[in-house]
Amino acid sequence: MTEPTQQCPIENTLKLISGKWKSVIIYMLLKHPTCRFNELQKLIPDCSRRMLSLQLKDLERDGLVVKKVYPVVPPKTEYSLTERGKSLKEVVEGMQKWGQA
Amino acid sequence: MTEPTQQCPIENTLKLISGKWKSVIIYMLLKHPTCRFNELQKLIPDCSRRMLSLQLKDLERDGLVVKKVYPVVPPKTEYSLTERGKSLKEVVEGMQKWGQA
DNA sequence: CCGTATCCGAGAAGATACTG
DNA sequence: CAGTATCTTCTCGGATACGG
Repeated sequence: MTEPTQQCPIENTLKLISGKWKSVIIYMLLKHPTCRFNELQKLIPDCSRRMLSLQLKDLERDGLVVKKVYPVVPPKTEYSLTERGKSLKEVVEGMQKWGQA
Repeated sequence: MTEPTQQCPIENTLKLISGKWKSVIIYMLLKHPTCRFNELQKLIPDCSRRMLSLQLKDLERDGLVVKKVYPVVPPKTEYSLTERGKSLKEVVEGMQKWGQA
C-alpha cells in the first residue's frame, strides 16, 4: 500500500476556491444565504455574467453550492451554500480579515 | 478622488497566496522555518525549479518571504517567512485542515 | 430572467538547456 | 548550489452575440 504522495491538502482546498470569483461568491452567499443570479451579479459587479455562470457551475459540481430552479416564467433560480460550502466559513472569513489588516 | 470599488479584501489575500505553489511554500516554511532552495524543492517535489523560483520571487516581492544569501562557494541561500508571512498561519492552516476533512 | 456559444488574446506554466 | 533563458503549450478570462 503505497501512500499516494498527498503532501498537501491545501492544494485541494485552493483548487476549489481559487478561480477568479469563487471565494467572493462564497463570501457573498455566507452573508446573503440565498441569492438569485442577478442578485449575485449586482453584489459582484466586476464579475461578468459568463464568469459568474462558469464559477457557479464549478462550485455546484464541487458540492459547495446548490442551485434551485423554479419552473416559472420568467425563469427564477436561487443559489445557496451546501453544508460543505458553509464549512468554508472560517477559511473564507480568515482571508477576508487578513486582507483588511 | 473616486474610491476604487474595493468590495472584497479576499481578492487581495487570494492574489498573494494563490498561484500554483505559494500556499504550499508558505505552509512548508511554517513547519520548516528556514529552508534552502533545494530543501524546498525536496519538500515540494512536484514544483519545478523554475516555478519554485518564480513563486518565491513573488512572495518576496509581496513581503511574505525573505531571502538571505550567504556569499560563499557553493552558493547558499535561506528562505524564511516575514512577520507578515507568518501572520498567514491561521489562513493557511485553515485551508490545510479543511482540505483534510 | 438566466443563462450558452464562439472567438480571441494574454498570461501561466512545462520542457529543456545554460550560468556564476 | 541556486538559479536564469528561451521556447512552446495550455488554460483562463474578456467581448460579443444568441437562445429558452
